[in-house]
Amino acid sequence: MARPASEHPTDAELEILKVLWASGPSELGPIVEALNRSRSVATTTVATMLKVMERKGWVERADGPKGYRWASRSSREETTSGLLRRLVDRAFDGSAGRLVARLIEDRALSDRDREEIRRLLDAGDRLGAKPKAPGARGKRT
Amino acid sequence: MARPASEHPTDAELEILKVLWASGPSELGPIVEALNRSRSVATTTVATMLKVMERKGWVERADGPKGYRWASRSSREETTSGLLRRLVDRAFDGSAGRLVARLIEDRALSDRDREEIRRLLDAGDRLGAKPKAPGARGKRT
DNA sequence: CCCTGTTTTCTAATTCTGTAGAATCAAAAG
DNA sequence: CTTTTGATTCTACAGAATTAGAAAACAGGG
Repeated sequence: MARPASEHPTDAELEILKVLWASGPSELGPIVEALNRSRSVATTTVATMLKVMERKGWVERADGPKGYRWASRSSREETTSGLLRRLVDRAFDGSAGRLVARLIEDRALSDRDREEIRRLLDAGDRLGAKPKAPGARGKRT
Repeated sequence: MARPASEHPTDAELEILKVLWASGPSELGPIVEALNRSRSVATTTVATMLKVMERKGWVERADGPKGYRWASRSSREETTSGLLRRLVDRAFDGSAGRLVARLIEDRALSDRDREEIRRLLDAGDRLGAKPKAPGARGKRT
């Protein structure tokens, strides 16, 4: 009758992961310090969150000089891909193309972004395609 | 000391909004029926959620033949744009370009998607530029 | 060894989310 | 008018998310 824990990091968790991605495995102090550069949060709060995140499997800990040395268990790329896939499924009927179309229509992309995207698309073409979304009919070879 | 209500619809709320976008203003029965095509949910649950969503401003109600006629207060486009913008800020440092790069690298785009994106980019080019990263909040055409 | 500062663990308060039963209300059907 | 049927309101609750104080644990410096 209640919501099962999400498969994806929450906002506060993501903030911590970002610190770990940027700084690599770190101890509590530096993590708190980094977080406090953008907002104010108590040390115990961060410690509690790290424990929760450990239970969920987002981070792992190893013995460090003082206490533990905390590290993210997945890369920024893996994590953001997961968040992205989730949004595609939740809000764009599983179609990443629709998502990009929305970004374009929203004028969310800079000139440089657009150039870069064309370049990446061209590079990708040379690698052979990817599968279709739902309802894909034919993939004639 | 606790999580402040999000500015964006939650998963369950989004499911309801999707029904409203697909069917237009509807009464409780049809909404529940549509939802039950994918999962099982009690009528009272949906009614409660609609009330919560009304409080949050996602939906509005007008008198209908039986009870109320519920309607989304924002379009699918507005809502998904908001969710997208949020993800860009949270996970991609505000760079939509980075987000698209991730999709491409993940091979999340089909051939048709890629074609369409090129077309949209070209069409956009003909319309003059786009704003830069964070800060300018456009008010779409 | 004892003090000091950091880290970890324990406990707890709060709010939100998702779910639904019970009771009530209103309209339609008899 | 009475019964039936669906909608709405009220109430409740368990678990997630966010925050942090208190206290225990411990490493280092005298």
